[in-house]
Amino acid sequence: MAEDINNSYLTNGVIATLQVIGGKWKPIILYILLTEGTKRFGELRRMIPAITQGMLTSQLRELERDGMVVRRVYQEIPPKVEYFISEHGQTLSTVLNDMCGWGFYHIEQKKNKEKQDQPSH
Amino acid sequence: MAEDINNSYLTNGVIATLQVIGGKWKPIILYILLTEGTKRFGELRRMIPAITQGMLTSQLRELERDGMVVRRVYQEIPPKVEYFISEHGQTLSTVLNDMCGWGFYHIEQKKNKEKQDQPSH
DNA sequence: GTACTTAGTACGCTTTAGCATACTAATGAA
DNA sequence: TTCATTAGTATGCTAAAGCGTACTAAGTAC
Repeated sequence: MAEDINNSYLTNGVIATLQVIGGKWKPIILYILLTEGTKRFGELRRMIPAITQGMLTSQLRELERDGMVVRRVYQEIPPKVEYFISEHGQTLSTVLNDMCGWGFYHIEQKKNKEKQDQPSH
Repeated sequence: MAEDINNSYLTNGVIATLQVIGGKWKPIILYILLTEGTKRFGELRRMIPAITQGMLTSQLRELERDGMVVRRVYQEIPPKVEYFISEHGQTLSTVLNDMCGWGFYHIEQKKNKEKQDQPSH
C-alpha cells in the first residue's frame, strides 16, 4: 500500500496549478485578458467593479510573477499601464475551459439532485 | 466593450470547480480515492501524515456534501467508516489530470527560465 | 495655483483557512 | 477493571486572504 502521498505526481501538479489560478479574482482577470486581449489597469477595474484597487494590483503582480501576464508601462503622465496574456499564459486556456466545463456540469447535477430531493411543492 | 464580467460563463464555471477541489488537502484525498479505491478513515490519515484529524474530517465532509465522495458507516465497535469516490466524483478525474499536466508543464517552464536567467555561475 | 487624471501604495481591519491539543463513545480483550 | 481500538468532536490559536479607506506622484488643462 502506498504511504505518504504528499509528493505524488498528480498532487503536486494540481497544487502548482491551483497556486497560479487560485485566488478569488485570478480566473476573472485571466478570462478577460484571454478573451478580450490587452487591457489597461483602469479598464480591468471598471470591468470588475467589486474588486478593490489594492487587490487588483496584487493579483496582477502575482500573475506577472508567475509568468501568466505581461505588464507594459508607458512613460507618460498620467500613467498608462497595459496588461496582456503571455505566450506561456495562453497555455492556460485549455485548463480553464476544462474547469469551466466541469464546473457547469457539476452545477447542473446539483440542480437535478435538488429537484429529486424535493419533487413537487 | 464587455462590462462587469463577474457573472460570465467561464468565470462561474471555474469558480464552481475551485470550490469543490480547492483547499489544501482535497486534491490529495481525491487522488488517493481515485487511484486506490475505497479507503477507511484511518488509512487516509496514515497515507497523509501531515494532516490533522480535524482537517481530514472537515475536508471529507465537504467532499461528501459536494457529492464527490460517499461515506459508508458500518455499525461496529470500534467504528469502521469507509470513503470512496461517487459516480459523479469520477468525472473529476479528467479535470484533475489536465490540471496535473499543466502544473508540471508550468514547473518545467519555470526551471528553464531560471536556467536562462542565470546561465553559468 | 488649483483641479483632474492614472496607477498605484499604505495602513489597519475582518474573515476564512488551517493547526495543535485534548477529549469522547462504545465495545472486546487481558 | 483497565486498556486498546477507531472515528470522530471541541476549543482555542495562528496565519493568510481579502477588504475599506485614505493617500501619493507627476504632469496637463484651466
